Amino acid sequence: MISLSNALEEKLKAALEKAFSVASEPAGSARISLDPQLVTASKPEFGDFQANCALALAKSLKESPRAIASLIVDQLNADKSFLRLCEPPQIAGPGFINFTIRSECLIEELRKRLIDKRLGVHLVDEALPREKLGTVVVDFSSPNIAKEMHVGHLRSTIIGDSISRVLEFRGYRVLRLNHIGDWGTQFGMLITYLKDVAPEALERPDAVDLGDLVVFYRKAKQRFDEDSLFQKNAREEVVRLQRGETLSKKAWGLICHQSRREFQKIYDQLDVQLTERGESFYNPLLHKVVNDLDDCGLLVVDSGAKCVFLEETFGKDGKALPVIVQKSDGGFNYATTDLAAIRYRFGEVPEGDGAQRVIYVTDAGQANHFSGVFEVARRAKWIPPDCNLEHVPFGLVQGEDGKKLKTRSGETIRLRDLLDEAIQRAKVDLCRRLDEEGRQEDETFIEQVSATVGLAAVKYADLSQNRITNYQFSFDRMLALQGNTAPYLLYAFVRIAGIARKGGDLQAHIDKIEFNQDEEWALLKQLLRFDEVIVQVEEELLPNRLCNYLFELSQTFNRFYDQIPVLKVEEPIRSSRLAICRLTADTLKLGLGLLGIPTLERM
RNA sequence: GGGGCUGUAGCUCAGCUGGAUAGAGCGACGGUUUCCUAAACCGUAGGUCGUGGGUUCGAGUCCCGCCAGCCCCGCCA
Repeated sequence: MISLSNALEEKLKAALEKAFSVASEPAGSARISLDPQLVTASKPEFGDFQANCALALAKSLKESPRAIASLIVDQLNADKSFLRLCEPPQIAGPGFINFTIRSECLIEELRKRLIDKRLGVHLVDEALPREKLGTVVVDFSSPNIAKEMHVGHLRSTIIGDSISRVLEFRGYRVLRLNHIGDWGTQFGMLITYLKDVAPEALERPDAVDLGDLVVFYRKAKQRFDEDSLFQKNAREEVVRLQRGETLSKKAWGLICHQSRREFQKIYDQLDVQLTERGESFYNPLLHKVVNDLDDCGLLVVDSGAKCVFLEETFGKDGKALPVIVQKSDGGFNYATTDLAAIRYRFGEVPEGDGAQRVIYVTDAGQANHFSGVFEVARRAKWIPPDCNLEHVPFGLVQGEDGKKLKTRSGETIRLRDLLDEAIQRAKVDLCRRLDEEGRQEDETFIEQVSATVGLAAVKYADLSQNRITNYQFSFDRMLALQGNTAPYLLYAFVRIAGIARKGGDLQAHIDKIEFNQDEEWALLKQLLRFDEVIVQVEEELLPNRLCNYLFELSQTFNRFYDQIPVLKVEEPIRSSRLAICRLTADTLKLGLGLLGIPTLERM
């Protein structure tokens, strides 16, 4: 309904100009704001939109809000084009002006939606070809080599994927980057251990399956802690790796490859696309970062470490806090890598990504780190004008006890196990239901439905919460059959698919559209809000807004479905109802798709 | 000590540039099925929006103080 609200706003502005342009000009008086303050109506009984400007203008115009509202309404009622769009406005309460869109206009919007694959959501810039549009880098997921993916990565992965999907749908070129931890001192330990226990792997990479890399990591760590000779070797190995010695690089590549294969299984299961560009990618660029900072005069050497001091942040001792870009031993750290990444991502195309907007989806605990690094990048002038660098933080995943999510024995929960459990629980639910209802379904159906519902539940539970707050993980809640959950939304879609199966031609051409029930209008109005929600998610990067919308849409549809027969009524009502069913299904499918959740025909 | 985030119904959470009587789900209690999948729908009960000030015609929302919880704070990411 963006186009309708824009049209309405224009007419309101014109009315305000006509009513108050003289009053707003008197010499010496401050200029009066003629912003109509048009917003969505706070309740359905107030209509579709409301203008709050009369209350705000009351003081400066020295008139009562209702008198001002009345002047505005008089102007609007004199405007024929306004009256084609809206019913005569109502003044209510202390001075709100309420607007109800004329039903013909709503039906016209419905017609447009029915033939629009994008369901009313415009491309960010219709005029520009895709390759001219700004590139957005979304940095998300980012697990560490040889470590288990856990729930923290799950949040980043799911939220990052959804944000990417929304931006892509709006027409941006999105670069989904997986900034994996594939470099660092831990590789000295891992490579030394590999050379020790599986030297043949270096000769014939396929010969040895390193098995569970997490176990491998743990064993290497144990050895490192216990064996001083091993420790010495591991440290030397780091140096060899950094020098680029063939054997060391080969071992490094082998370990990364093994890890990558494990990650990919998860990404495939979640249907998440990522371009891997790990920390090692930036190795050749690190010296340049330090040199550049030095050239800008930002660098200070403190206790042997090269730092940039930020005066506005303070440490424990009350002194300015440094961002360390080169350690006293000459090594680089994560701040250096992050700075190199920022520089590269905003860099012009052959040598960089040419990004217009760079988004980091990481846990809120890294907020300090990013604000420091971002500030350094700003000072170094690595962020071009009109470009944005944003940290999109999210809260911790907690168990139902409110503490950090762990297994009963206190270990980190493996992502693989968590997803499997969700699917397994969905399966148990489904089988119980099939049993209760005496339904017969084949194994393929059961497997497919359980997997879709289980994964959808995990994703939706995460996305439906405002990402800033900590999030309490509960299988029981996310898989619940009612409430704001994935199964509830999927079921609404299934109901429409059911109507189609029972003979409702959802694709039929519609001549005449007619509605006469409240539930029909409620559903239609909810459907028409879709475009606003998508634009809002794009701006605020809060997928829970989309979840909330889809939940409300499902509720509105379920009320409609409960009260309003579709197949058993006469034309043209039947076709009209089929048309909003179809738009509901399309909207749910598209909306869930933007959350990374596929729909089902039956469940 | 400094910084960040959070505090809304018994529980889990929404609340969009400040706007009309603060919303939803779960749980509790009560009702609905010869009809497109009841994985649904309807109703009832339940709140000094942590707290004290301030700004404003108007504050859950903005500003300041305080309290509580979580997270971060020089060579890990």
